[in-house]
Amino acid sequence: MNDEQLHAMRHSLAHITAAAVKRIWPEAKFGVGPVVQDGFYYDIDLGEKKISEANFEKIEKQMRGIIEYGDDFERFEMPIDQAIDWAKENNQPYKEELLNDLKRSGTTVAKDLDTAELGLATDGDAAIENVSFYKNGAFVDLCRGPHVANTRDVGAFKLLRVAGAYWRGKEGNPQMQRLYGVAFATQEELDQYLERLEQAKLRDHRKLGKELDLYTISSLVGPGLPLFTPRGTVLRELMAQYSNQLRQAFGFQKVWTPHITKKELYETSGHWAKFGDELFLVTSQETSDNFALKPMNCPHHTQIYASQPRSYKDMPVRFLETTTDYRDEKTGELGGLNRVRSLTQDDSHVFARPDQIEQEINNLLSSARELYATIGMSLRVRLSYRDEGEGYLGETNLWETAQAQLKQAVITNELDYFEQDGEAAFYGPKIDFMATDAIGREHQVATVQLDFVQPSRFGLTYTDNEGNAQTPVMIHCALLGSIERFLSVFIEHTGGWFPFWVAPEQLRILTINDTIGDYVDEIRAVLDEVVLMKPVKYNELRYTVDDRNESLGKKIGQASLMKIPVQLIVGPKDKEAREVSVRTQAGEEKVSLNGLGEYLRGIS
RNA sequence: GCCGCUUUAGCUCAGUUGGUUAGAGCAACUGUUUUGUAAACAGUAGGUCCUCGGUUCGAAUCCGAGAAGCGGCUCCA
Repeated sequence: MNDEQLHAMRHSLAHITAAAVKRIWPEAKFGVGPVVQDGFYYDIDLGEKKISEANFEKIEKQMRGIIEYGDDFERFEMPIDQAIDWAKENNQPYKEELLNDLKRSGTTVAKDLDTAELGLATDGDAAIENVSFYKNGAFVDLCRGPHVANTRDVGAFKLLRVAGAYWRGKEGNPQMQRLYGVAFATQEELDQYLERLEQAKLRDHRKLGKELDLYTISSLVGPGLPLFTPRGTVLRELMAQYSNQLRQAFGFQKVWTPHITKKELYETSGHWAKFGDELFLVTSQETSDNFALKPMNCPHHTQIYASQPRSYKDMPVRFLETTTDYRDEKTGELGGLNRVRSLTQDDSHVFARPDQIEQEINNLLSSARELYATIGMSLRVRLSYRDEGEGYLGETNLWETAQAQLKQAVITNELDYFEQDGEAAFYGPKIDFMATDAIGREHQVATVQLDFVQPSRFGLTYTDNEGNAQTPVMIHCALLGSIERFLSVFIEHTGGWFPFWVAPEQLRILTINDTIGDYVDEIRAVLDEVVLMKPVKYNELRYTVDDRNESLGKKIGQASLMKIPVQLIVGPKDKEAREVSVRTQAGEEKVSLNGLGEYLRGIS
């Protein structure tokens, strides 16, 4: 089956879903019902009545009835004004809005439409004459198609979930219920898909975070405020250290900034106007100043730049700071480590002359590539541009220059990229590295951003070779992004089997009985000398000894559940032979005590 | 914030139509066992059934409000 056929199948199932819902609730008003990754959805408004998962069986039963009955999908056309009347007569206000847009502009794509006119009726000339409809049995729907020939040709499906969704994606609009289904050509493929979903749940970072003792969230501390355990802290700190090291090699210098600031800083940067209601505010009992917990770091770094006069010879100036920011995210947006209220950024800012932009971006992209190659993650890159929306600061021609420069950098670095409008920051376009979580959702991790706005808003300058003041360009970059979010995808990507160098507990000695304590001490002496130098420098070995009064099988089982990459099994026979049994995921081998340090340093 | 769902021991989960003292496995603790490759045996202890309010002779169970978590929507500097 090719993609077009699968698409037609899923799209036809969306119609069948709507038809089934209309049979059960004839008053249903319908929005749109497109094909999405792995399936389809249909947006439905039942007024006060709500669909819940308890209704799925009933809906699916109706759907199967419609499928078995075997009506053809019949396409027909209607003049646009007649179609609008059809929508009114059938009490389908959402369809009426779509038809109004078609009449006025020939499209229903919201981003191609004037937002002020969205959905409004027009008396002017129609942009199109006819619109197409599809009919299967008694169910008629405005639709561009294509569909399968007959309702029997839709393959295997399952309703998966129901969720709220705003009409046309706008928060002020009525909220409809979005009924999601998955669909494949055969039942076997559907079963495989559902099985993959089950497997993915085993890798969920929230599940592994608990099982591997990496972090916890306390209701006393608050939602979205994760607390990191000793194991999780090892991960955080080593990854941040690596990220910093990669940029320090390119001349970045560490700085430190406080976690609160007067709100004037953000009024100047432009953040207050756009994100003011997402700041945690801090009141001073001593002064009348208003403070906020910092939600990001670039404005602070501008003030370090501004603290002394800069010559063109000093440029670029490169600051690096791994620090925690606080954002008052809406409760419904929080989730695991992926979206938190206390997020730690491995943040950096370059203040550069225009002629230095290309080199600086190349340095950062190569750092990002090296980091993700080292941990075995291949990421797609998103070029995030502005769109026609409001809220972007700076002149259009600067934006165009910046967007072209970022695209060129991505091409030069041979990154696998796609372009997306409307994903830029308010001060400039971005190169975003996108990671995929266990169930296929994409999350931004590394980012490189070009900013012509903040330097001028803060009045930053350097003196050029003719003695004139010039405005520098800012390049924002984080390689991990939010360390919390990075860890969520890293945990799911590895399934908890972290690379040896970053594993919280790299090695555990498992004793067979209590007759070999002296030999264990000899082994410890060897382990204490093991310091990895790659990819992070001075990375001392982290190990423990399990000499409890338990069976070997139990010790192995528990060490394996904790996904400890190297287990050293030590008993009287090993002591006798002056060796250890090294158990890894790859299997087991004997290593001599003399060769143990070398063996561990060689693990990549 | 909005829509739907969920919440029982540290963890994973049972718990019938509202009915005595809410159960199991793992973990913990005590004792026995000295163990060779994914979990030795026995015992002990562990509960605000998310919180608050209501209905009832009686609530883990029904109703209301709230909190937290999950899946989406919106948002993501």
